[in-house]
Amino acid sequence: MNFMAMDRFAALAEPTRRQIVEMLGESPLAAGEIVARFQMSAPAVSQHLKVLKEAGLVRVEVAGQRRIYSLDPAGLDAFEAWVRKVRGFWSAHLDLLEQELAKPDSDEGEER
Amino acid sequence: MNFMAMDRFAALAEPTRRQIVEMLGESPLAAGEIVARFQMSAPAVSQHLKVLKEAGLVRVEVAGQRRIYSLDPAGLDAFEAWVRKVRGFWSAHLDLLEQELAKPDSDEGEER
DNA sequence: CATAAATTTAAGTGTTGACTTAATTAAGTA
DNA sequence: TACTTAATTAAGTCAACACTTAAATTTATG
Repeated sequence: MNFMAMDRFAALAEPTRRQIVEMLGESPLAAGEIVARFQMSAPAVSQHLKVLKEAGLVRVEVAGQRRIYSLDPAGLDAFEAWVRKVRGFWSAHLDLLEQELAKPDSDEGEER
Repeated sequence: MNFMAMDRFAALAEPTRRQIVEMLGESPLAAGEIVARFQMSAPAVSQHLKVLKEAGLVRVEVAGQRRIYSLDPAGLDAFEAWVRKVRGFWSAHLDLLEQELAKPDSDEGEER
C-alpha cells in the first residue's frame, strides 16, 4: 500500500501542497473546491490532502458529503519554531516549548 | 546531473540536510567536520551540501583545501516569511512566546 | 430504492532523489 | 616530484513519491 508518514517539512516540499496550504490560509475549503483550482485529478489532490493532514498541517471537518479542510495553525507554528531555533532567535530553555508544539503528531484515528 | 536545482522547501525536506543546517546554526564547519558527524559517505554529505548551497541556505568559504560552510540567514528568512504570510500574524502561539521572551528578568534570554 | 455527487482508496507506472564506490580535482608537504 | 589530505564529480542502483484510471465508500435526492 501507499503508506507514508511524512514529516511537516517533506509535506511542504511539494509545490502543490504548498499552494493548498496557501489557499487554506485565506479560508477553509471543501475538497472539491480545492480540486477545482488545480488541473490534476481529484485523487491526486485527495492524496495531497491526506499527506497534509497526517503532517498536522491541515484539519478536516466532515459536513455531509463534503470534507471541509482548514489550516491547523499548530502545524505551521512548529515549522516556524524550527526555523527560529536554528537562527538562534530562541534561547535554549525554550526548546521545551518547541517540542511541545511539535508534538501533536499522534495520528488521530482516520475516518473512513 | 543527478541533482537538479531544488527549492528551499525541498532542500529542507531531507532530514540529513536539516541536521546539517542545525549544526551550522551552532557554528560554521568544514565539510570534513560535517562528514565526521554522520555515518554516511563523504560524497553523500557533499551532495547534500551542494543542494543546500544551491537553495541559498548555506554559504561556502574556501580556506586552503578546506571548504568552510556556514548558514545563510537570508535563506531561512524566506521560510519564516512564507509561514507568516500563510497564517497571517493574527493567530500564533509563537507571538505569545515572543512576548514571554521579551519579559524582563528572564535572565537567560541571550541568543547563542 | 436507485442514482447522482463528493471524496477517498486501490493499484499501477514513470520520475526523482539519496545513497554507494570509483575517479578526479586541488592544495599542502616531504 | 611524488604523497597525502580535503573535497567534489561521475556513474549507477534502489526506494519513495506524485501522478494516473478504476473501484469503493458515503451522503444526498428523486
